[in-house]
Amino acid sequence: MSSTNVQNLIEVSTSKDLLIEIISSIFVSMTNRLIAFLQQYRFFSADEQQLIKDSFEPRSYKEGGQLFKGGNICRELFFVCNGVLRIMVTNQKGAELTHFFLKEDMFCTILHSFNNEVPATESIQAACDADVLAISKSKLLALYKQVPGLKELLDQIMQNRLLDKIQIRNAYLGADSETRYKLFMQQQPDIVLRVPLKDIASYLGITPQSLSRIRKSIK
Amino acid sequence: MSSTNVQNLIEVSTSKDLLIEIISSIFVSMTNRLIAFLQQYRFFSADEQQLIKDSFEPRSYKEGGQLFKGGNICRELFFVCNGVLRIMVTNQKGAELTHFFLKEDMFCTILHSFNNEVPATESIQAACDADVLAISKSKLLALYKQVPGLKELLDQIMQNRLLDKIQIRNAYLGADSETRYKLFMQQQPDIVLRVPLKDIASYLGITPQSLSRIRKSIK
DNA sequence: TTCCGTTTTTACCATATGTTAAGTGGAAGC
DNA sequence: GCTTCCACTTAACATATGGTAAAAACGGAA
Repeated sequence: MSSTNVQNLIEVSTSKDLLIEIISSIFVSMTNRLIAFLQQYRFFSADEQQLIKDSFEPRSYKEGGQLFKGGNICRELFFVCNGVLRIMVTNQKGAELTHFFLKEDMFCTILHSFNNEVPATESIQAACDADVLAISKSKLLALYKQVPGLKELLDQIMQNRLLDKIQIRNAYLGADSETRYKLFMQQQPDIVLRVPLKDIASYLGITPQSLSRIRKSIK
Repeated sequence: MSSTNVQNLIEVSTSKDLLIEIISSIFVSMTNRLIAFLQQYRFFSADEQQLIKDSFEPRSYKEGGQLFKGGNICRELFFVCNGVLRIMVTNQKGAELTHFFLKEDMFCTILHSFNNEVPATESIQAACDADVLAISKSKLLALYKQVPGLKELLDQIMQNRLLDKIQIRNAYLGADSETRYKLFMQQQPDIVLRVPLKDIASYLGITPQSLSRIRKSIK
């Protein structure tokens, strides 16, 4: 369940200068990825691009690392450049439930908490090693003022993400475990290979044992 | 599973004049309900209110009646004034799955289809007798031009609805049938009393027999 | 009213999934 | 290199839920 991300590079590297160079080049590629993603929707001027790039901060997480902890107010928005995140809760019995996976080119936050500044029940974790760009709500609001139409674009992107989320979940309704797993592999084939089995099981609403059994019976 | 709605009144009434009077007064009360709902969020001038009222068309459905049929492009937005709607699909085996219930003061459409003008898989039905206000997409777009900020308001309302939808569904994850039913009664107590058991069962992802068994064991 | 179709209830059996427990393998740390 | 820990697998057993069938209750139509 490993992938090359910034944190791994840091551990491997020996020369400090080289390290700095690598990190800054990765940051550039991360922000470029964000810009490229946004430009799919509409044009941004060079000035606007620079404003956007300067507003985000790069972060790197190991598998299992926590981007946001439930119980607090989520005041950050993340953009996934590399890896997979998961939105999850821990229920009364101490079991983890994965609500959703997010991968490259997806924005991630606890929207309800972020919008209304109320505590969130969900947490955000790295489901595998992941690099993200982070922006605080205050910086985002400032950016909205500087880049006209950006808010509307992000709102639209978020709405589509919510609709996807609902559609994906609805497809599972009334399906048994094996069918849900097969659907998951169809809908999100790249996730299956990168995140731990237990996370997928908790996403599908079954025990790791059941998922293991299902995988065996499919082969 | 009955409620007093326009269609029932029509059948009871004898005098034509009285009927017309009743219907128009109900239409007034329906549009007033819409305006009252919108005014919760912000002020609308008398002119704006009239524009909004004139754009919607009242409709009345019996339990089981179909507001929109899956396979088509959903070009209408509904506002529920009385009763409960359900968004549902029929799966390959011919079984009905209820994705969601919507009640008074909720807007209802198949958003993905409505926005992108692609065929929807879901249908919209009346889960009990229901009165709604309907507006076509073209009329809505025209209304947006006449009432500044209305689009943004509806987008915001829609986003909150989607978030609610996701949150409600997420609460069911990892819970067994009985727990899901109890959650449903907590979250949507008014729906339980008004819609057929089979619809609730299909919403909870269980058979009517199982739900009947659960109800019995709870009592 | 009576009849008929639909919904709901009840019961019995089959089975998928959870629970518990034990064993395996690989990664991280000493 | 050894130990420890965790994730994953496998197995045996328990149980909740689905499937099927049939009866009962309900509601609408003649």
